[in-house]
Amino acid sequence: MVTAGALQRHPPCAGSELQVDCQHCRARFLSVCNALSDEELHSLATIVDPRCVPAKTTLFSQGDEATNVFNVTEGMARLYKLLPDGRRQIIGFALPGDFLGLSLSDRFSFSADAVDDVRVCRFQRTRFSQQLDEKPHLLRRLHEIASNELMIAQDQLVVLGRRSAEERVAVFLLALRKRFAAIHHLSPTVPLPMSRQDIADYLGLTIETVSRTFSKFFKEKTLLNVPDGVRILNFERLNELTQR
Amino acid sequence: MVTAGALQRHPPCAGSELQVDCQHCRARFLSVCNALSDEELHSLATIVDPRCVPAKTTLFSQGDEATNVFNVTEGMARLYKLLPDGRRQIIGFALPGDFLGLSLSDRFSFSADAVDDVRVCRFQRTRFSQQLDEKPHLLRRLHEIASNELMIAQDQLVVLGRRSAEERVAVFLLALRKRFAAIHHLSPTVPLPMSRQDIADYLGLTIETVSRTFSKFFKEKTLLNVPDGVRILNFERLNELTQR
DNA sequence: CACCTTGTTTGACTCAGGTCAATGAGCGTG
DNA sequence: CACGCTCATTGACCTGAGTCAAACAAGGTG
Repeated sequence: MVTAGALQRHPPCAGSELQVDCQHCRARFLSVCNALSDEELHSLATIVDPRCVPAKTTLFSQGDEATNVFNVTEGMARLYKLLPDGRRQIIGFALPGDFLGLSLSDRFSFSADAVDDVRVCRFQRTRFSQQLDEKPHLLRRLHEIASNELMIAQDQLVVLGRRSAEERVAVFLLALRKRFAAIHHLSPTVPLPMSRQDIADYLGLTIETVSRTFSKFFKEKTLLNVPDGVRILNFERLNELTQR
Repeated sequence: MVTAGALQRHPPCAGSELQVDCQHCRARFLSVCNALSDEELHSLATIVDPRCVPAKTTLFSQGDEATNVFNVTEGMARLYKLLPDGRRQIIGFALPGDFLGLSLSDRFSFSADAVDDVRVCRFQRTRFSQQLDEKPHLLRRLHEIASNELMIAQDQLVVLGRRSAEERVAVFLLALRKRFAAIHHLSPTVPLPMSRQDIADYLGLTIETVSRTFSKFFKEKTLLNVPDGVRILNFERLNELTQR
């Protein structure tokens, strides 16, 4: 599990118990949330409620009353929508620094659960919203974040609407690599804490097609299978697939 | 063409010529933009530049410097992304009241052109942005609009990732009907000013599959082919397809 | 009114990716 | 250390939607 080391750095979270006033989480939130300025972070930190969310545990479900806003500080969460017959579409993976539940509607329009052990900072929506009223600059930042998420979603529309299975996997890996680079450092190794089923449900494919595509990339030495992820051997090959 | 009548109500626009200080457009903008309060509209109206965009004409292209923000007041625009090899994904259709180019990035991340004759109100981004700084409430409204667009894009991810051709067409028709209802009134007739190719590129299908699906709906009396659109005969059938 | 042009429909065929089923690999546990 | 569990891989087969091609329909024009 990719964050196992990180979680050991500090007393373990007791299951899904609430863990208020955890200074580690607060510090992590401050250092990790690169989308906001110091001033904004500090005003937010006064209303922070840090929590641990163990792997595979639910953060919130589609339709729940959206009383909280979250900021992921560690680990990875999957955000998804379910159709009544069980089909699932993962609409995104949240990494440290990402906000969840920012849409101003009163109910969550998607579900979120922890892929591996996740740490979040939780805010009461009412107090968060209050901060927004007092600090227009914070609201502007938030709007920037939402606009950015919209652009990402629109890019994903192209992937789901018009790209082949091979291309989808290539786009996915390069995008994920880039996102990890913003948190850690740029590395040819892409951690994949999520399951093949998760990747399939994100890319609008089946688990078998995802598996076969990875196998093909392994066979042709485009990728190397490493524990908990893949290493990109032939960057150019993937790049070509994403650009055409 | 669906807006032909409306366009005749007022002196015709001369090709793609700029048409500043067109009072009709200004009035239309004020009445049609239901997302904003009166006060906000009036402060915006002072920086409005009304324009006519004839059918099939470009509003702006992906990568262009985003010097303007637009609000559609009449007609329909298609918003799309192109892959280098020519594949196209339409990410949305803009109807009266919809904003274009709100993302705060300095370049457009998609292209937009007129499906039928379109009227827009154009704002200089700099002045628009200035208004935002002065009126935090306006910014909040804008953020609501962006959040709403994000939700729509995420719904579309489910459509493109997990739904069959029949379901996609059903979802498309019912969603479009609902959007027209907000502008005109709820009617079983859904205007379709866009081409089959446009619908295909929006739904991640081919033109043939879209055509076949419509034909199937016509044959089974779910839909009736009418000039410039379809009439929904069996609402329950479509509803069933979208809910499962 | 014959002749384009542009968009749509339809049919025949193909294939990328889905489905179903078996096998394998890792891992925690009695 | 055998057992069960979960997840991933692989193979064989199938099918929904794509491809290719022809016919059709509706304007617009010489």
